[in-house]
Amino acid sequence: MLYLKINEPNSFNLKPSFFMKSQEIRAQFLDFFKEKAHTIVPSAPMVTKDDPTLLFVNSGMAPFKEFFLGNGKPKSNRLTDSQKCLRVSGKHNDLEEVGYDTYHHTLFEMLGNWSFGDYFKKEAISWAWELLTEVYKIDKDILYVSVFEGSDDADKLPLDQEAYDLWKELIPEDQIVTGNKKDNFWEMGEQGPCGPCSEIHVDLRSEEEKAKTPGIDLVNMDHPHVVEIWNLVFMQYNRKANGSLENLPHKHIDTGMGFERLCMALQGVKSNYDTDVFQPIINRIEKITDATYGANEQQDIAIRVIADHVRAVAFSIADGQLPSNTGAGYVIRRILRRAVRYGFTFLNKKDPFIYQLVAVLSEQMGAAFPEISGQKQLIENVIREEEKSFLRALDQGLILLDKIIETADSKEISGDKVFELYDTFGFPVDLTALILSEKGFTLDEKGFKDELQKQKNRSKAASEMSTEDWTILVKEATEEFIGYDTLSADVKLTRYRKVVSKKEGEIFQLVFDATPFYPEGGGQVGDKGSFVDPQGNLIAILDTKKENNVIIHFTKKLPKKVNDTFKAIVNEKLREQTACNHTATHLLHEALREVLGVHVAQKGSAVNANSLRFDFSHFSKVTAEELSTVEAYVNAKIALKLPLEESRNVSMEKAIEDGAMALFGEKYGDTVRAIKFGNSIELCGGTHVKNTGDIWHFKIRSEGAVAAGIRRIEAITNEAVKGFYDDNNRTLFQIKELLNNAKAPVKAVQKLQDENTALQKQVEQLLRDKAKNLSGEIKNQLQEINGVQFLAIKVDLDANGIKTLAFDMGKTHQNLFLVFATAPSSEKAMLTCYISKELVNERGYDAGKVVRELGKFIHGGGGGQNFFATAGGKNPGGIPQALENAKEYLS
RNA sequence: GGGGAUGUAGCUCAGUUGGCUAGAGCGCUUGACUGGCAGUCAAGAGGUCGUGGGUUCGAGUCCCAUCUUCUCCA
Repeated sequence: MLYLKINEPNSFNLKPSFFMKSQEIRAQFLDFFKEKAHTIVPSAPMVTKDDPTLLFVNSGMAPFKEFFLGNGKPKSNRLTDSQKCLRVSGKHNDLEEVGYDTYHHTLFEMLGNWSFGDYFKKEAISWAWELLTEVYKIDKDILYVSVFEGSDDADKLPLDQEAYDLWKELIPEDQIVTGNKKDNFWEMGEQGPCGPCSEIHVDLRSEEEKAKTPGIDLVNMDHPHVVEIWNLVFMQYNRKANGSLENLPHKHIDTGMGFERLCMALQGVKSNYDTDVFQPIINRIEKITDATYGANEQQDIAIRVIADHVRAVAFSIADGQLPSNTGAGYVIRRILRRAVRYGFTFLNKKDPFIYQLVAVLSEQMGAAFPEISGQKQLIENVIREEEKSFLRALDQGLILLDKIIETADSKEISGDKVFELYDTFGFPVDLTALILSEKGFTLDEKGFKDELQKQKNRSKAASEMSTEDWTILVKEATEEFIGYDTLSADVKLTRYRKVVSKKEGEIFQLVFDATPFYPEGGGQVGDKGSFVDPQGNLIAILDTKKENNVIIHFTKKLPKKVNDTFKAIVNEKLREQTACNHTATHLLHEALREVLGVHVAQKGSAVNANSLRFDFSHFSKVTAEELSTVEAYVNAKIALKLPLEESRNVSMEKAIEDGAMALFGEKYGDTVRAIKFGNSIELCGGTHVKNTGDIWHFKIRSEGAVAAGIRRIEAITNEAVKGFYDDNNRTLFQIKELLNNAKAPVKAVQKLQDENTALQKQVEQLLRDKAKNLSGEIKNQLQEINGVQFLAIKVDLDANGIKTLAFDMGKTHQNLFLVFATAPSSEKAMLTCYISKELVNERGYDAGKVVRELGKFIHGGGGGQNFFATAGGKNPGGIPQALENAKEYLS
C-alpha cells in the first residue's frame, strides 16, 4: 500500500484534498499516446551497450539514438514510453548537488512520445497541451511555454516561428517566452542530430507569491516551484564534426517529461520528495534512523540524498550493472558511497542500512519495473556488502586522519596529504574537512584541488582521441550481418573515418554493405580477420565492434582504392574456438541451474578464443563437488552431440513462451534470435558451434566471487583443454622421470617432502652441535689482549653457522672480539666480525669498519652493524693476511 | 584506459637510511593454579615475507616484470 503523510500536522507543505497516484499518472500518459496510435514500449536498461560516448541512458532519447542517426528503423514510427534515466555527471547534472534542492535527481523517469519521420511540431504541441490541460487538468493559467529565439552565432538560426504560431493558438502570448540556445536548442552531443525545442513550465507557487512576482519572470530561473516539466524537441538538423549544421532528411519528435516533477504538480506538493514516489522511502528512512524529515535542514538533505541514491543504485543493479572500480560500475559505487556518507555524518548511521530500503522500492515500483521485484534479494545483498566495505574504508581513513593530525606541524593540513587520503584510501574530502574543523584544523583546499586537477589531466592525456567525420561512399547505405552463415564474402566499403588516440595511434573504422564479421557483443569478442582487394593486397581487420547499431571494422590502414569490391575473410580458427566457448557458456548456465538451483541467473560473461568467463547470481561458494558435477553435466551434453537449433526473427513473447530465459537488462527489440541446444534455450546474438560435439571437452579452471551474491566461473574448451592436458602431462612426465618413474608420484613427492623437513631439522641440529663443539674448541684459543677476549680464525662453517657460532659465544662470554673467515669455494671468501656490545659501547669498536677494511685482503667489501658485520670477496688466498691484521683493531 | 596504495604466522597488523639470528596482539596446543567455567601463569607449535628475475658481502626492505586486493581519475 502506498502511504502519504497527508494528515500529519508537521509534514511538509502537504495539503491537497485528493491526488492522483504516481502509478496512475504514468499509466495515463502511456494510454493517452496509445490512443494517438503510439506503440507502448518498456524502458530500456539504463546501462548502454553499444554507445561509447555514454555510460548510462541520460535522457529518454538515448535508447532510440540509432533511429535518429538513421542506423536502423523502429517497427513503429510512433512510440511512447517511460524511460529510466541516470544523470550523474557532465553538463546535465552534478552528483554533488543532488539532495540540496528538491527537484534534481540522479535517477528519474522520463515520459516520452516519439515520432520517427512521422508527425512533427503541430501534433507534438497540441497533444502535449491536450494531455496536460484536459487529461491531467492542470490549470492553464499556471503554464508557460518557451520557444527558440534563434541565434546570431556561426549557426545563424532563425526564431522558431512555426512553434510560436502553434502555441499562440493555445495559450495567451503573455505566457510564451523565447529562449536562447542554452535553454531552447537541444543537442545530443558534439556531433549528431539536434534541433530547437519548446519547453512547458509550470508555476506551483502560492497566490501571494504569484502576486508579488509574475510567473513568467521566473521561467528558467532555477526557481524550485516554477519548473520545466516537459521538453518537446524538434529534431531537424545534423551537427557535423566541423561544427556546421545540415538539414536532416527526416524530421523527428523527441519529447521528455520529468515524471517526478509531473507528480509534484499533480499532487499539489512543492517538492518532488513530497510525492508518493519518494514518501514511502523517506518514511522508511525516518523509521530506521529516528530522524524526522522536515525538522533539520542538514538531516533533510541527507534523507533526500539517500532516498534519491538508493533508487539509482537499485535500478542499476537490477539492470545488471554492479558496483565496481571502473567505468559505469564505479559511478554506481560512488553514488552509493555518497548516500552512506550522508547517513554516516548527518544521521549517525554507522552500520549498513540502505539495503533495507530496497524492500520499499520493490513494493512501490515493482509493478511498473519487474526487474526490481524480481531481483530484490540480490540487490539487497549487493548494497549491504558495498555499505560494509565502504564503512570499513571510513574506519581505516579515520585512523589515518588521526595520524596525520598527530604528526601535523601546523594547523593547516597540506593538500597532498588530504589528497592521498582521498585518492589512495577513498576517504571523502568533505568528511576530512569536517573532522579537521572539529579539531581546530583547516585543510589546504587549493593544494587539494591542484592535485586533483593533475590527476584528471593525467587520465585525460591517456585517453585523448579525436574522431573525424565519416567519409560517405554510398549514401543511405544499409549494412547486413551475414556472419551466422558465412565466414567470407564480397563486400563494398560504404563509409569510413579516422580516429587518432594516444594509445592506439591512427586507426581506421570501416563500414561495409554486408559483413561476415561478428561485432563484440553479448560478452563475445569481435571477429578478427582481413579483407583483400582485387589485386590481392591484404589488410588486417584487428577488431570488430558495434556502435549505435552499426558494425565497425578496425584497421591500421585504408585500401588503395576505396571503391573496389573486397573479399572479407574472418579468421576461422579464432571464430571456431570462440564459438566453442560461447556454446559452452549456454551449457554451463543450464548446468548451474540444474545443479545449484533456478535462482542462478547470468550476470555477465566474457567469451573469446582462449577461454570463457561466466558470472552468475548465487549466494555461496560453489563447492568442489558441485563444480565437478557441473563440469560432468556440461561434458555429458557435449557427449550427446546436441545439434544447434537456431530461430532468427522470433518475437520476444514467442521465445519466452518456448522456454527461453528472460533476461533483465536486455534492450527492447522487436524480434530476437533464440539458440537451442537440447534443453538449453537462450536469447542470444552470438556465434555457436553446429553441434555440441564440436566442443570436444569442457574444463573449469577457477571459481570465485566478484561481488556480494555474484560468483564467477572461468573455463576452457576444445584446443585450450588439449593444451591444458598436454602441459599437465608433460609436467607429470618430467616429475615421474625425476622420481625414477615412480608408480605413485604423489606418494613419492609426499615422502620427499617429509624427508626434506626431517633432514632440514637434522641439519639445523647438526649445525648447532657443530657450532657448539667449535665454540668449545675455540674457547681455549681465545687470547686475552688488553681486557678483550680476542680470536681470529678460519672455520669450516657456512654463513649461517658462523652467525650462530658467534651469537652462541656471545651468550656465554663477555668482551669478545671475534673474526671468522671461511671459504665456501675456491673463488669465494667470507669474513665475519662479532664484537660484544659492551666493547662497542665502551671502546667505540666498529665491526662494520673491521670487515670493510679486512675485506680488502680478500678483494671484497662488506659492512653491517657495529657489533656484527660480514664481508665477502673473491680471493680466499687473502684470508691468512686478513686474520693476521685483525689484531690491529684492538687498540 | 591512466595514477596511487597493498600483499609478512590461522586472524589483525608492526618491521624506520638494506644489516639488532623475522616480531606483537588475538587465536591454537600442552601444562599449572581454581571444586568446574571464566580467568591468570608457564611452555610450545605455526612463516616459500604474493610470484619470478636482478643489484649487493648481505634483501621482508632497493630495481624490473607479473599476479591479488583496495582506491581515485577518465
